[in-house]
Amino acid sequence: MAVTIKDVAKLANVAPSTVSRVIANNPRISEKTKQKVREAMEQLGYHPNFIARSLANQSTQVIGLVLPGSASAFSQNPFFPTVLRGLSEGAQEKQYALQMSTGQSEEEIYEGVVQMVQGGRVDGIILLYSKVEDKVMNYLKNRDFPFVVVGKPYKYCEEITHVDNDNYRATKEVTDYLLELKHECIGFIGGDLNLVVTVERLLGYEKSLRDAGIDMKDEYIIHEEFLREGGREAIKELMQLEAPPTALVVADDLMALGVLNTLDEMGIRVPEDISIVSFNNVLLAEMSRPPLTSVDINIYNLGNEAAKSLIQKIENPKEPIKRIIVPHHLVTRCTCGERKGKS
Amino acid sequence: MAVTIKDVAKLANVAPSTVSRVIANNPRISEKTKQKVREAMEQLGYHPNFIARSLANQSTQVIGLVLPGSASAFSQNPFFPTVLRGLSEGAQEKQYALQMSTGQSEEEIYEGVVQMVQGGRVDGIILLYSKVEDKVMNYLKNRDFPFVVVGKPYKYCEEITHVDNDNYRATKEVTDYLLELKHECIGFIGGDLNLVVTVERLLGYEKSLRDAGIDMKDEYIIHEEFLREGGREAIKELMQLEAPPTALVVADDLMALGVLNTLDEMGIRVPEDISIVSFNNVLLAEMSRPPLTSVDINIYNLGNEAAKSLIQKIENPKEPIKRIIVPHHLVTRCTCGERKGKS
DNA sequence: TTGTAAGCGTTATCAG
DNA sequence: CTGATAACGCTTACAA
Repeated sequence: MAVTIKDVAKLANVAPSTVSRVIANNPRISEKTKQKVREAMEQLGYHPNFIARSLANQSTQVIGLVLPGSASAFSQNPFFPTVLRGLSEGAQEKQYALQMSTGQSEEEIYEGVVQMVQGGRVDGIILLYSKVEDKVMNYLKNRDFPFVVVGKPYKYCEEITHVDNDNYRATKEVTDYLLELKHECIGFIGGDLNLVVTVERLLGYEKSLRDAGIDMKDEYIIHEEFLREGGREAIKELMQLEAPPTALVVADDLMALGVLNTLDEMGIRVPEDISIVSFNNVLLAEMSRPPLTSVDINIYNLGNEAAKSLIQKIENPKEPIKRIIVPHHLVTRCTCGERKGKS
Repeated sequence: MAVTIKDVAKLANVAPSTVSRVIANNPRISEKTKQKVREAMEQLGYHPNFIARSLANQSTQVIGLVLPGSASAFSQNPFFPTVLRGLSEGAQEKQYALQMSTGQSEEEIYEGVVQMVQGGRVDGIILLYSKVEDKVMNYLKNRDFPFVVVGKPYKYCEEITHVDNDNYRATKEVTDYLLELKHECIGFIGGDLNLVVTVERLLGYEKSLRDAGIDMKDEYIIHEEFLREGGREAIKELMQLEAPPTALVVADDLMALGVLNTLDEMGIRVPEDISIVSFNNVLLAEMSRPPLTSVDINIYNLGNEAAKSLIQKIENPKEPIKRIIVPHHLVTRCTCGERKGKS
């Protein structure tokens, strides 16, 4: 058995409660005693037992992370490691630990969250995705358990603390940008429509076209998983139209890479024949040929802010609902050009 | 306060200990009582408190994960999400939770591990990297705390359970493959030499050349971080030699992508002018232009096996030391060709 | 087959 | 300023 507070107490000739107070650095303990106790701790190599402390405190200093189940989304998209990094540093600062959900199916994930929450394993939860209809989010909201969402909640947006980009505006902006480059036939290749981010980006795209007085064509809008195959299929369909688009808004760098490859195979040049702008600006964007013009959404900050606001919420239950918008900016590389054949 | 075992006991008219036994499905409890207790649990929406259980049991059902601190290594390399996925499913199967280290610096990570271990937060630990000299590994080994390493321990390899590929042999094989394609000037671009995997791959490369009676040239061997910039710098140096290599063994797909881009900029064609084979076979390998010939190391399995063996070790302390070698195989795509100008 | 009670390692309340 | 003592919610001898 490991060394406990009692062993320390014995060695220092004080009561266990005193040792506890020294650990908490309680000001009502004399410096002398503190010194004595600290020496004893040192000598015995004492480390407080978190589990016991958690039980007594009803607080674990652990944050639960809910990842999307879909294996591919998580393990292929560099979004997640980056957001994890942001969370990690945010948590480390305040001495919180991070525990991940392990379930794959929707049901497993839900059960996992219930275990975390009702099992008292975590003090709060961060949802690393936002779906249109989400059992987990409803559960958390109904229980009034501290949680924050990375992304925009579909429902009760005003009642749930979340950290997000303004995806609507960002997409409007990049579509405007394409418009400025004289494009009029602009396609949209989006991800899973069950994800709120996809919806938001689609809306931004539509708004831009509407403002410009261009009518939307359904054939220009394609949805696929945020995945390479998605990109390939989508682009093939699109380019077989009678009047194929001269520019594309693609919801994700990874998909854009697929698009780029498919276009390459089809002998269509970027940006000469078609312009592309995508989202996330992960390392890939820079390393593709040609390098992608992409919206940097500041993934690290998304995670970091999420961790910070959850911790605030945990430590102060009266903390008001917050919406944190992380700024984005367009990183112009080589995949956008002016539409040819028109001055 | 949440509903506890006592509430259930009261409602079911039994002692708390009986409820506890029902949860554990103790065979010495009559079916009738079990039924009664289960109904009460159902009715109250009871969920066992993990913290209390952990304290009583001295076991948490949590596995600690130690990630490399280096931000870029973790958040850029698809290796980690994939290995996490494998760990995740392995853990889920046996109802273990996963807790990640959050530290960035070497010292923070070490402290984090000590907290996990001495704080009783976890039952075992998985090291997701293997460095040549590692304080964390020494600590774990000295304390005789259950842990497994993903990768090959540099020291005490026989005394530490680990899950790895045979990187030495794999690299020898691919170098042999290049040799069969008539290449004689073969370069090696490796990652951080503090990582054991780099060392192993370098040794395999050297062995192959030695066996073929080709003498090694120091200028053909370059080390950089597993990173894009690394790739660029390395390849430039290499191609400026008097007798530049006609083939390259690159330790990582991400680096290989950098190499590919740099070669492209320099006007050097792959595989016509130079052949490339790399490692890991992440999604990137398939999506690069040209698609990379790469060694698939079965990352998912690395994680999955690691989780399984750690859990075995936790649940049976007399479990013998194991070395699990996950098979690899070369995925031939488009970056290797026969050396020209020789029949 | 079930109940009683001690104990897991802390913290917190209340005296002193 | 410090010491007893009772929680925290569960498990597990030991009794019955």
